[in-house]
Amino acid sequence: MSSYDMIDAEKPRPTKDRLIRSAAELFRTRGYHGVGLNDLLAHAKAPKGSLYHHFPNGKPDLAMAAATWASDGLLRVVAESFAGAPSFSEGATTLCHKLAKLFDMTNQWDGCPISATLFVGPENAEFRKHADHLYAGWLAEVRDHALRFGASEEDALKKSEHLFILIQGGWQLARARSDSNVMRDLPNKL
Amino acid sequence: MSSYDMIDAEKPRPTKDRLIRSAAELFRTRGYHGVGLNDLLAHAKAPKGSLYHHFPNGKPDLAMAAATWASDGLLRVVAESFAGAPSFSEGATTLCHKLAKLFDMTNQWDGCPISATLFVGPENAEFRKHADHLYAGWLAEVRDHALRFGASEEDALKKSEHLFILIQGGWQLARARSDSNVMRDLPNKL
DNA sequence: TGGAGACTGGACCGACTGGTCTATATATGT
DNA sequence: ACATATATAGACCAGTCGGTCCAGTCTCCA
Repeated sequence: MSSYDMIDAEKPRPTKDRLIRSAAELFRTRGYHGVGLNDLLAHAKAPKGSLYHHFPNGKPDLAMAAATWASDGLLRVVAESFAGAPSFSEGATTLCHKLAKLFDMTNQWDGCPISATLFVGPENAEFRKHADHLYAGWLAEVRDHALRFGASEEDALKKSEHLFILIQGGWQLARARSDSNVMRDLPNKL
Repeated sequence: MSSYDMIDAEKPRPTKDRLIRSAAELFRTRGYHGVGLNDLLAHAKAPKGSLYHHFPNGKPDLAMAAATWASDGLLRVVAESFAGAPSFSEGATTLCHKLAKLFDMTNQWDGCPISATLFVGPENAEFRKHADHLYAGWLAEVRDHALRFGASEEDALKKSEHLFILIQGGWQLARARSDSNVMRDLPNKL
C-alpha cells in the first residue's frame, strides 16, 4: 500500500480520483443541480464511459463519494487545529481561522461541501441520510477533542454542536458578505 | 398563526402572486437549479406567456422576486416574535420556537429560502448581492429590537449577528437530522 | 502469446431545459 | 361602441440534461 502511494505521486492521478475531486469542487461552488455531467467530465478530463464504469449509478453515486471525500478533508483540518492546541477553545479558534483562510481560497463563494452536494430535495432521502452521517462524524471528532480536554460527556456534546452551528451559520453569512472575517470573529461567540 | 404561510391555499390570486409563491416554495425545497420552468408553471397553474409577461427576464427575475417575498415573510415573523416580548432574549426564544414550528410544517426538508434561491454560483453576482441585501434587512430588524431593549449600538449589532448565525447554522443541522428541536435549543447558546 | 477483465473514448438517445413568438382573451378608459 | 393596454395561452425552438451502449485499448497473468 505504501509503495503504491509513493509511485502514485509521480503518476497522473487516477481517473476515479479526478472525478471525485472535480465533483467535490464543482458541486461545492454551484450545487448538485448546478453542475452538468458535461462540465464535470470536461473539468476532470475524463470521458463519460469512465464515470459510469467507476460509478455505475452515475451522478448520485459520484455526489456521495465527493461529499465523503470533502468531509474527510474537513475532518483532517479539525484534527490539525486541535492537535497542538493547549485548550479546547484555542483549538476552536485555530479551526475558525483555518476555515477563514479556506474561505478566502475559494473565491469567497463556495458553500459547505456537504450541504451543497447533498441537500438536493426531498425526493432523495439517501442524500439527506448521508449528510447526517457525515455531519455526525464531524461532530464526533470535535466532541472527542472536548473530552480530551476534560469536558464532561454532556458538555462535550454541547460544545461540539455549538461550534458546528456557529461555523455553518458563520459560513453562510461570510458567503453573502464575501467577508472571511465573519469566520475569524466566530470564537468570540462561543 | 404566522403570516409566513408559504404553503398557501391557492385562492383566486393574481397570476403574478401565484408565480412568486410557487417559486418561493419550490426553490426553497429543491434549490434554484433543481426547479424547471415546467414544474414551476404547473405548480402555479400559469402558462409560460404569463411568466415572461410579468418577469421579462424570466427565471432569474422570478427568483429575485421570490426571495424578496420570502424575506418579507420572515421579517414579519421576527416582528411578531419580538412584539410582545418582555426582553430581547425572550423575543429571540420565541423566534426560534416559531422557526421550529415552521420547519416542521415544511416536510423538515426546506432550506433557507434566500440562500436556496440565490446562492447559485459565482457566475451570478447579482444574486449574491441581493442575498446580502436581504440578510442585511433581517439583521437590521433584529438589531432594532435589541436597541429597543436598551442595548448599546455595538452590542445590538453583535446580538443580531449572533442570532442570525445561530439560526442559519441551526437550521442546517435541523435539516440534516430532520429534527426541529435543534432550533428550539438554540436560545440556550446565546 | 494470448485471453480476460478493467478501463477508456465517445456516438447516440429521449426527455427536458429556459426562452421566444404570435394569436387570443380580458379589462379599462372614452 | 370602439380602441388600447394588459394579460393569457401554448406551440415551438435550439441546446443541454443524465444516461446507455459498445467498440477499442490497456494491464496483468497464465
